[in-house]
Amino acid sequence: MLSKKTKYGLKALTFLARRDVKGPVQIAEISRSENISQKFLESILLTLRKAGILGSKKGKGGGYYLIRDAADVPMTDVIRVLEGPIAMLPCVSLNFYEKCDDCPDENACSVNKLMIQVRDSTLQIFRHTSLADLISE
Amino acid sequence: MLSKKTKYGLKALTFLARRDVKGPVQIAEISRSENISQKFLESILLTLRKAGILGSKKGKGGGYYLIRDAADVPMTDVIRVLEGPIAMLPCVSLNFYEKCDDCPDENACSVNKLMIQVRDSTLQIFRHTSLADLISE
DNA sequence: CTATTACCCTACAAGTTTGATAGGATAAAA
DNA sequence: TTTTATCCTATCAAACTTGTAGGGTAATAG
Repeated sequence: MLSKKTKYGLKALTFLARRDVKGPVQIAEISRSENISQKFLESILLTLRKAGILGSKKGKGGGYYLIRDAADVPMTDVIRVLEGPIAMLPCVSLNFYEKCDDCPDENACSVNKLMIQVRDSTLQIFRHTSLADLISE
Repeated sequence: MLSKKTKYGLKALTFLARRDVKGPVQIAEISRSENISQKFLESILLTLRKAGILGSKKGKGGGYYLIRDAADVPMTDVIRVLEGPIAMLPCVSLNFYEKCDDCPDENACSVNKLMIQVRDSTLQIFRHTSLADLISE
């Protein structure tokens, strides 16, 4: 299940991408428009900034803004930053790999093989979908 | 992320499907072979029995066994019973649908559209993979 | 230079889920 | 009637999720 953190993050990003004027947007405005707890959203936007997806400006007239063009923000980046691994099992994850305690031989594990298929098909979608695709649909 | 419950359940099912002799297999044997806590596995197998995927026999010589042929056990069934919804968002789930609190219009939600794509591609895999496919790979 | 604005950061807390354990009840077979 | 193995409920610690509190810091306005 997708966490609210990720869902809220995606909604905030689409909100920013949809704006024609590209100046900074305050947390309060996004939180109001998207029905997200302001403080919770604050921590999410901070994460996205540290990940290099958002930029920020302090003080009056400050806020958050997209650092790259929306077309250059693939879903893979956003999901990995907010949700973590895309794979359903650590032993199948490309970016967060971890061995299973219970599995003696990964290559002989049928669950592993199944989850590789799921990972690949999900990855294909996330790789070919950018923030720009999200708002144009 | 796939829970251990689902992972263990799948491993137990493949263990049963792989056996040539089709008699009941005791929890203890599966737990030993697959490195799963016996008591935890007990509750998982019970769930699978109540869902009509496994049958059981009490007393000496008892245990669990597959009720249907492995080819007639699709992954969709197993995953939904053990893991719950296949979709990453309740508002996108076919079998466990729930409206989002924060979304005024589901059809206008870009996150919703994205997750429908993910759901469909994952569903396609699970629908076309049976327990028999799992052990033959 | 000072007040205001708005992001920055850490800590924390309630609620839920997960993974696992304990212990006895029940049914079948020897 | 004893043994075996599933059935079932309760419980529990640890982890995670969602959200709140509160002060620190940098930028801007006047």
